[in-house]
Amino acid sequence: MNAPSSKRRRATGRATLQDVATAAGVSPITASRALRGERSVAAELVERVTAAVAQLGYVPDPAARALASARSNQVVVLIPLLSNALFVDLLDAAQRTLLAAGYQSLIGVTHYHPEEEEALLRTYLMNRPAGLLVTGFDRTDASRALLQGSGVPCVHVMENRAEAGLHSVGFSQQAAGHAMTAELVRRGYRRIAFAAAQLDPRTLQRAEGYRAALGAAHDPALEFMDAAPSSLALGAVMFERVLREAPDVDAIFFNNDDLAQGALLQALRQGVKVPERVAVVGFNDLTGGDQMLPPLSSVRTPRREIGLEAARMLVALMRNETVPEAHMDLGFQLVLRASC
Amino acid sequence: MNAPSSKRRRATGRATLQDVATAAGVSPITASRALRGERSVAAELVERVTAAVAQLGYVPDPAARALASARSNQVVVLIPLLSNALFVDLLDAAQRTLLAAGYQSLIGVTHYHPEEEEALLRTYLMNRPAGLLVTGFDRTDASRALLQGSGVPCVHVMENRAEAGLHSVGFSQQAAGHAMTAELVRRGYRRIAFAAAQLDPRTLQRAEGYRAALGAAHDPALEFMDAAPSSLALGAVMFERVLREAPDVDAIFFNNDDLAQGALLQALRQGVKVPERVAVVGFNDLTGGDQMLPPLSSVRTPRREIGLEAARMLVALMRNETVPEAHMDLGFQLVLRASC
DNA sequence: AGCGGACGGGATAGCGCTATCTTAGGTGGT
DNA sequence: ACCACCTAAGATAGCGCTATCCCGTCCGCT
Repeated sequence: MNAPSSKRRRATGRATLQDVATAAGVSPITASRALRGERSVAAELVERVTAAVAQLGYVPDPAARALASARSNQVVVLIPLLSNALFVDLLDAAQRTLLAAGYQSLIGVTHYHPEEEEALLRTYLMNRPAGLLVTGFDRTDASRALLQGSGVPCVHVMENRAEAGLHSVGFSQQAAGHAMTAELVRRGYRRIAFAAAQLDPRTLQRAEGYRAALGAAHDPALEFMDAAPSSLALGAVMFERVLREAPDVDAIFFNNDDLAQGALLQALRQGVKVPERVAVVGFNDLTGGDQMLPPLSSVRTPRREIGLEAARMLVALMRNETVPEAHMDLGFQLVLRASC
Repeated sequence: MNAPSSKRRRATGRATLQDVATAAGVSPITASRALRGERSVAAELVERVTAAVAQLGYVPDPAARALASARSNQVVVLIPLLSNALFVDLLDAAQRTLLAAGYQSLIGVTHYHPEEEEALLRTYLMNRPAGLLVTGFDRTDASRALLQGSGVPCVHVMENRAEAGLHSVGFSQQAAGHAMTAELVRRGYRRIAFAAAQLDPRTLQRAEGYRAALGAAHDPALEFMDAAPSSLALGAVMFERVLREAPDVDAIFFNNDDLAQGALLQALRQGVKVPERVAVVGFNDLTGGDQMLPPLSSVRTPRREIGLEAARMLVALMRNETVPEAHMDLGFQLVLRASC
């Protein structure tokens, strides 16, 4: 209509940095620097810019920022499943922390498939994320190369691997498996079965711990593995299977609380006394374990803490701050209730 | 070092559209159009461009796209909680569908707080998302204004509200509450309590359905509301409370399976016979209900379907396609097991 | 006084795409 | 044939920021 100064749109009505700069009587670069706290800008100018921002309701455009600086404000978080409370808790804690630090999360679900993870990584790396939070160390070589090559700060969660150049927040799955098994041994159980599903790397590490704790007493016939995802129903099935195939078992260490809770319910249905006939313990200490009959013993894993600390570590890395420890072991805790 | 042709970086080594265009012997705009399938580009040119993309391993830059087109490829998904399997299922289904259509999801957790939702909306709207998926209709006026004003396509999930201009995918919470109550009545229960937690709008709609189904038989003394988030533990507590405060109750309609499952466990602990002494039914039919003792009756809600259909509808809206029905009612299903 | 250098502010030049506007070839109607 | 009219491809011009380079000032030193 009138004064088509520009050949282009500008219909949004959204104030730009240029507008802010004009209102504050400074150059756009100065406004930019004032807003980002980069370099030093005279206190008075910062104030003028801040006032202009408030007055105009200026909101920075992440896309323009990302394009100009070749880095977005988004962090990619890759977890295996959304249907496991373990990862949801971790995610929730990480997301809150990141959001508070000004980062947005892009969540990717890998379904425990390294190939799927690789595809997600490729997709999300397009966005030039500011950081990455990935689960464990089990991935394709291509994924590893992508992580390395991207130059994007990355923190691994759930496991620790003391490798230079990597960063991780987790705990020793092996030690956790060992500790619970040792506790069962200490309590006098002699025929301790290990029942696991999903069979991801961390599960196998726990199995290692279990074997190590039993030492010479370890009997391969007492290991029950099922690659299906864990669930209450599978726990019930596995409970039956263990009792059938190893009638002399006196304790079952389920690799996950889902399985263990399902087993307890099955025991109730079948009238099998827990822990008298057989003790049952789980892993992760998910919600509800204390409501079971009998209350379930488990290994409490610091999933929220891991999410929190991993996010903190990542934020430090993204800000180019020094990170005190590259590998943070948050430990675990045996929660012993009446099921053993 | 040599030939500093540009004053700027270009260190990433990432191929640009310009590179692709050059390799294909066309102009950048043509390459852009060929890639987006926009307007008509000669088949041969499309082929040349595609080949160049493959050869150079070209990956488009979402930030540049967003900046130039004032719209990103991201969809904002706002849900109340991550700790409720209901929303996680919905989210999972929506996310998959969106990803397959080329959109990324930005997930925001509102914790049932309209203010928190508003803050998230403000934050995420900065990104100029291509679409929005929000839970229900209960939000601040400012949020509503933001949704409207942004001009971003938006689909509401979980509930339906036949309002012109809005889009929704869900089911009638009221009808679901009504149906389950009516079924209990049909089965001869006369003193039916309603026990709810969280007390979000959908919960209250279910309560409406419950009241309507009871008609004159409705007794306000049989409604037990607790604003705390639902959990197995709370279910146990509420079960006790209902039996104590309304000893003549013969059925309890828990507003959520968490509560109902907790109640069943409490009943087991206390030796209260279900359904002989009191029937127990839940809502949502979450995983594990069939493993309970006795198996839990519940209302199966189509959460995955809602996520899927809402994502589809949103994709259609984002592509400016016509949407057959603006309000999709996916219904629900009574799942009757031994607990009633 | 002279000078190297730290410091605050600005000018310039894009980041990698796409919205518009143009322009070179067809098409078909009368 | 002539011209209005559609089509496909390209030229042009930014989107809204920030990386870099530059420049004037003000110090502290010798």
